[in-house]
Amino acid sequence: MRTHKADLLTGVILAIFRTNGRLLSNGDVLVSPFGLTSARWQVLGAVALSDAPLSAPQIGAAMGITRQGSQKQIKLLVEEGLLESRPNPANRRSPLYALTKRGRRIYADLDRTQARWADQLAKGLAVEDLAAAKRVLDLVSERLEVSSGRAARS
Amino acid sequence: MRTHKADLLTGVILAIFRTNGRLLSNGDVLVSPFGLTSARWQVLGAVALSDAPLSAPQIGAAMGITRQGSQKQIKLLVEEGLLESRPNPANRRSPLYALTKRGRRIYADLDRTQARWADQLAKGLAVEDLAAAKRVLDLVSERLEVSSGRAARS
DNA sequence: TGGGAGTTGACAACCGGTTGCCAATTGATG
DNA sequence: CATCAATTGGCAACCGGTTGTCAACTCCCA
Repeated sequence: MRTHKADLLTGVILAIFRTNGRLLSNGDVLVSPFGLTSARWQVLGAVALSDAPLSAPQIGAAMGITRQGSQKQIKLLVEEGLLESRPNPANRRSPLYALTKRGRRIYADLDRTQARWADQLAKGLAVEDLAAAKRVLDLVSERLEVSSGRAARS
Repeated sequence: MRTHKADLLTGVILAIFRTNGRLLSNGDVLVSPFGLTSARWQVLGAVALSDAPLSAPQIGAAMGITRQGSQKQIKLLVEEGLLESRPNPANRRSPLYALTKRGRRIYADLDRTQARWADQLAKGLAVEDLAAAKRVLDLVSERLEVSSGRAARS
């Protein structure tokens, strides 16, 4: 009943689960010297890569999580002085968030650390394999999004 | 500073995060008609694929999680009548777990459902791409395990 | 035979995410 | 202008995983 390809895909899926877990563990180790966690780092990234300050729901959307999830981390980052809130002219209740000076500095450091880490990890991987992996992951991800109907509906 | 390959790898990593999340969501949808969750399904799989009944730590190891994590799910599966515990001749405190008749039936149904789902999802994916993706994921996963020093130390 | 090291279960606390709910604000519509 | 739907924050509960702790059991070795 199972196709050869379906079996291969099942193997890939199990490898995704395993790799995902290890990436998260390693990511935490990578950022812990900066007093951060993977989740907090991802929030900083969303804000850093944006042209303008973002609201909590926008940050959640950029990260692919719910607004409540992003709000938990935002609150902590503000307390730690890496993020600051600014009045939102468009919505009195929903402030916008930007990196503080310290947030920018830490994010830049982290970015360099991550670059070195990725360089090291990429050694021995073939460019064509990486591209193929990206194609597989993107196609699977796209199909699952459509079938789960979670977003981008219209 | 960043290599081309490192950039490609970063893209793959982000795709892994996204795909992982969607796989879990879709998995839950897939198994919810059976009154299960992805985590519970994975426990059933570990037991079903084993020749002999397994202890809680063995199930955790097979799933790549801690024994405490597996014990949470095992407890629930026993309560739901899909798993049964048997005395462990080798350890009085640590029972072995096997599928009940009902557990076997549900797992077999689930396996057919998953096969159909994987067949569908595999359409349009090239065999070579799948193999390449597996290579990338396995190598990354292996390197992260070694560098994080989580297991298999000697 | 004894004792110490490792395994295991049970429990509690935490983390990062989710859902559900409610109140305040916003914006569009009649 | 009034009203109603959608967005948003805040809170609480839950889920699946983690770590940490402690006591009971098992095993190995002197």
